[in-house]
Amino acid sequence: MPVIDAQTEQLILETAMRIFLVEGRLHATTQVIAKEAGVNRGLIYYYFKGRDQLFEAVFKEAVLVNRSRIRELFRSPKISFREKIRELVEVTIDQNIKYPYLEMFLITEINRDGSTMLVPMEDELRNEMLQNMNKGLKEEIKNGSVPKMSVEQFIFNVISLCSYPALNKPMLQQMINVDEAAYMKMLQERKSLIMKVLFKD
Amino acid sequence: MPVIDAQTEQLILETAMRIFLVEGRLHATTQVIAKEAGVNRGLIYYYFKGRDQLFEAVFKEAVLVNRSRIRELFRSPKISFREKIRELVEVTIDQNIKYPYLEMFLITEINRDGSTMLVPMEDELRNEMLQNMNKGLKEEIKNGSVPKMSVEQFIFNVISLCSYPALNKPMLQQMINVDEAAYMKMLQERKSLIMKVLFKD
DNA sequence: TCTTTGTTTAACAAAATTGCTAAATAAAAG
DNA sequence: CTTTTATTTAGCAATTTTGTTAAACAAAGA
Repeated sequence: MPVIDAQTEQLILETAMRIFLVEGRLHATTQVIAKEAGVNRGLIYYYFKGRDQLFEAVFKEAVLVNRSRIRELFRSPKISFREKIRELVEVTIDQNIKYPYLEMFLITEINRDGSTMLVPMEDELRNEMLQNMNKGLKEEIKNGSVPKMSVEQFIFNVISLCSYPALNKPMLQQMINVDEAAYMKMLQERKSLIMKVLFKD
Repeated sequence: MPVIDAQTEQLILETAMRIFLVEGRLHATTQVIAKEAGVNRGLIYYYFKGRDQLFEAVFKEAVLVNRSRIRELFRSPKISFREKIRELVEVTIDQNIKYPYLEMFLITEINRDGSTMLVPMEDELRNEMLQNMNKGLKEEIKNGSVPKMSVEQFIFNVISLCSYPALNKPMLQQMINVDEAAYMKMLQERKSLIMKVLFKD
């Protein structure tokens, strides 16, 4: 009896992830996914029970990737608030370079009729995270290095500055008229730039 | 002979815009659109030649809305750079509150196979805009009210801070655990907050 | 009223897509 | 080598969705 071989299953999942999360082709069908993975379409039904469950597998992976990033926000209690943010910015930008359409995929899937995919973050985790950040932020505000704002707004700023330029690459790239390489360089440069925008000193 | 009555055509277009740009249900079919507009599905084929052309009509409208907003960036040469940005922030946030999924729709449509919809902005317009902004930005940098950065990066910052929180509302709202009204209030508050983040003084 | 023209509807054909299954194939164990 | 099990393939049925058409309907003018 052959060992259960995860190669084909992995191949399908990775191809689906590439199509949805990297290339942003949200209209792709099982036909297209199978063809690009170089496998028979039936294998999608063999390994995943159907289209919906393949989507769900990609979704779960995407949420996992996303959540683990967000958790960075309150991890490593030793390092300073500012270092935490620096790490968050770096991880988030790298994530968004790797999977530019990850968040878009999540959003559109959540908006589908009858989607029950979004499992809310646990209350305790969220509260711990927010309180932890709030403490560090208040000090920065007291120092005058950050303008007065709620921790929620601060988080919005961080994530917006990191995620949006990868998300809206097609439009922005065309708007400023630069090639792929130059755009990627800009995204990398943003890691230090965003810190300068967030902290005024 | 009856006067050509644009009511039904408008109704279909507006319904499609609501479904795509306001509610973000990018998977909606002609069936669904017709049903929600309260008209026979055939009318979509009567007024628009088919699904693709309805999409294109929505797309054109969306681009128009989007472009006119971007043009604000370099309009009104009398008012100061900072006032221009303030106006841009206000208009952009209002736009994103009205049509939270406008940019998402544009992005996913552009990424569809065989999409030829994106007409590049005219070179002269872009260059005029960038140069105009660059002049104002350089002064702000010299004043020390903005950290040293390219005008492109500055634009990214402005648009990111304005657009992302509307775009990713489902996730962010759940993340910070507030209701609809509170979230909308936060978006409004961002108008002045973003100015404080962009300009350090 | 009758005709003409524009609008709407329902029904149908065509295409695309999904879900399923039975047969073919490959791989491992005995 | 044979058997058993896992994997893969091709094809088909069911469903969904799109695109088309002919007929019904409504409105306005002759």
